[in-house]
Amino acid sequence: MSEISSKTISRLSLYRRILRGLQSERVQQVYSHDLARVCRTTPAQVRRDIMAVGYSGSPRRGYDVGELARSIADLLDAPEDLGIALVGIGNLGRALLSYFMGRRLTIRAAFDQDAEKTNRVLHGCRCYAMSELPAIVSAQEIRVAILAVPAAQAQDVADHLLQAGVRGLLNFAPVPLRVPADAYVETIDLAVALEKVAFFARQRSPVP
Amino acid sequence: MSEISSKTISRLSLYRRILRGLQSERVQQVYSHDLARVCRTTPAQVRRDIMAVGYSGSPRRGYDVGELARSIADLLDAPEDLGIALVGIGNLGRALLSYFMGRRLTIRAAFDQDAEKTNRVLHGCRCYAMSELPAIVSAQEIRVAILAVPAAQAQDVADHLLQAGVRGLLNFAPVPLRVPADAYVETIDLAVALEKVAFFARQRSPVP
DNA sequence: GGATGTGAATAGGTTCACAGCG
DNA sequence: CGCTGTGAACCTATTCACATCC
Repeated sequence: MSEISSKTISRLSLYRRILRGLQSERVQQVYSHDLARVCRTTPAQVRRDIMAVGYSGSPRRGYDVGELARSIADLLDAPEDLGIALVGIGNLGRALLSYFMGRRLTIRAAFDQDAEKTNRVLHGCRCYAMSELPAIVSAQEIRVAILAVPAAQAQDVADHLLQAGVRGLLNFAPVPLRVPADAYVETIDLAVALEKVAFFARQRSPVP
Repeated sequence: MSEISSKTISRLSLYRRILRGLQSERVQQVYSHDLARVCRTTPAQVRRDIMAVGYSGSPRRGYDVGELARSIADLLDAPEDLGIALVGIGNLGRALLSYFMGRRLTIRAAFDQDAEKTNRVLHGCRCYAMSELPAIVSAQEIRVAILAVPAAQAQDVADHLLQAGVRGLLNFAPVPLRVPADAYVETIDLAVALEKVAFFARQRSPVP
């Protein structure tokens, strides 16, 4: 089996969330066009994505909601959930902390260089000084980190995280990060995203 | 000229930010391979993207930093900056407010359904009740909105915004939105993004 | 010589369209 | 029938490679 694309993984994650919702409504079966409608994509796309997980539905009755959800989970989830850390407890960091705490993918530890922000519990998550990062990443088997630090520090912090054993970064600093091939980074550049929306919004306005 | 792709627009926005940094360091000239290195892409990609803006560099001396920045600005920026609103003043909304206030693309008004959060100024931005949305969107000529509301309300709020004249949405609710063809929506699904990073981090770990 | 600009080749992702099945 | 699974076609995006210019 060849490598599954990043876009397919994103959509599978979304399908699973929808499937969980259907499960809680006691829906048993779902068609590709149902998933396509709510995910704003096409039935063919849904079927392609599901091919990648190896699950097969049945003609006539579509996909079994529970089985498909489980198949996607088998693909996406680690046997034991990966540890996740947050670095940078500023406004954005705290919001991300509250967003992710209490979910399946939860944050095990948060770090900041500012002593005022550390050595306390925020949204149920312990906050540590940066100096403790290597020890805690190692002890808690943290393999993923969310970066919410200023641009100037992002690469340096990323290097320390990778050094400590982190393999995946979700980067909110507006800087493309340099990481080795055995690590993965996804950058969410909020300013770029907003400029893009503004550009296309203008293009679609009555008088450009 | 054919339509410029969303990916090219994102990269141009990034190039411009780099160029601004170079300008403030009094750098005059830049090569495609310089931009490529810091943006983690290829020189050919940079040159293709710059083709889209219609600017030409010179062989031997590369691109003029100031002129290229201005050319990108001519493409990306509206003659008069588009008004931007934020809807949803929860943890994430407040963080986005503080992130975007004081930038070139600044938020003109914020909205929330909770009366406790409205009728005050937050990070320098006035907060209004949802009932005032149509009037203020219209009066302030707001054409872009950032959605930071719970999933259950997102489509409904989006519909109201579009109705009021908004043409672009930056959506943080974990729900794909249905919008007409004369509007643009970019969804940033934080949970999906984190699951994607976790998946690829695991794939790159020593023992998958 | 070492850049840019760009047609052509390639890779990647999506959609079509249809065989096959219950 | 109306669905799934999938080869093939298509479309989009990236990279190559080279003519061109200072």
